[in-house]
Amino acid sequence: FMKEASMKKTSRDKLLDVTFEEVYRLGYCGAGTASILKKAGVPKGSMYHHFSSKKEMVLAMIEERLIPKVRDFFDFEMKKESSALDVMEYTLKKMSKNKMLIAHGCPLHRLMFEMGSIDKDIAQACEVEFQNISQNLARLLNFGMREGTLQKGNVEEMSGFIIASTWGFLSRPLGLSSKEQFLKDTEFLLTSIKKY
Amino acid sequence: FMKEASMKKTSRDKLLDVTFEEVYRLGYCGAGTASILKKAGVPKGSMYHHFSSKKEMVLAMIEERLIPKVRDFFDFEMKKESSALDVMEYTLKKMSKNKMLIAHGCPLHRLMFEMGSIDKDIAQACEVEFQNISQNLARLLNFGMREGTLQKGNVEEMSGFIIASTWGFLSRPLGLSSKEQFLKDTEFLLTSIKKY
DNA sequence: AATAAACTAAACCGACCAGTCTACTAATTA
DNA sequence: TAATTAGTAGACTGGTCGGTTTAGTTTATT
Repeated sequence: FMKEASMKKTSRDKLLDVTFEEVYRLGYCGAGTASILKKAGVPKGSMYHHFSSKKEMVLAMIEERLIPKVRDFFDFEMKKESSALDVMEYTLKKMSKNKMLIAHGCPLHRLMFEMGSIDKDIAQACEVEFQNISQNLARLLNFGMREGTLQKGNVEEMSGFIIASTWGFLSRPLGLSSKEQFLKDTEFLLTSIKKY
Repeated sequence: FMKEASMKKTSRDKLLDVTFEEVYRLGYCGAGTASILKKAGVPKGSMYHHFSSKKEMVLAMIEERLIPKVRDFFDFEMKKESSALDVMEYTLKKMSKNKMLIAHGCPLHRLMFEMGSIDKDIAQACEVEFQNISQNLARLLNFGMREGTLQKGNVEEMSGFIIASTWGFLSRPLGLSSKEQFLKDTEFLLTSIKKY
């Protein structure tokens, strides 16, 4: 095998990277294979060697690029010596520093929203990950309710509410969405779930 | 002129109706002129007689179909003898009865979200209407703050927060979004802006 | 009735779409 | 070294895209 540092990006890796960018920017229907191929500098034959169709390539992109990225910024894992509220505040603050996220919304949200009536398989793949994030957050909320920093309530409903709101904040008009706006929105959100 | 009742739908009207449906369902990129024409039962020549391009037809659809519909369910006009909170509750309840809205999200939100990186003119038309709705809500919030039923705060920020959250609730995964879920989400939202 | 304007109708266009094909080269294994 | 597999390369296909063109049919005006 090779050392990681000296490993050249394979055609497959290049394709997945560019597919993520193009689908994030233009949506599934808007992203054409021709421009993906050109941007990646990979010929068509290579693409159809690695993937059987555009759809399969996008499904692979979801698993290997989109989901890892989204898990990275929707990371609600408990840290030692922190309250559940601290973790949420930290997570939202970290999200606010991601310029792409603030400017163009959550890539998972975008794709899921677009694909609902277009391709059930792709929509399904996105929805499964929504459930996943939602469950992670539910665990954190549960902890916060036990420690007494959060209002009691149905954790599943509450985690869905929080993620949906957050996605909403991130999908404001481009001319308006900004780090400051997002932070104000999330401040409202956090005070509404705090124990009063 | 003709009586309204006996007026047949013109080709232009049919086109705008079907364009709304197709763009709502499939997005701007996903909606093709061919299928719009077929569904409307109108030949291509007629379309390009009335509109100079697909883009212009969609812009007309936004003004004459999408915006009126969205204004209808985001109607925050004050009614006599009601508190601002009552009006918001009533509006959200009315929205929850709209099956398409619950199942597929707000058509304005969908289109605006898609077009951000694709066509500035269409995105702009959507953003202007967001501002409009936001200002209507801001007026209501102002009233609510004066009468003392709502927390004091920056009304512009708060109205943006409320619309963004609501759009977020409406863009949950198809398998999960339901009237009940939406009502629970909005209940959270309303309690968070109520004067405590 | 004559004329003009509004509108319909569909054949047609080049560009682009996802996807196929065959030929070739690089890496792996026997 | 010979054979096999993995991956590259790009010309090519059929179908669809948005858009144009030309001819014909209504409707309104005079």
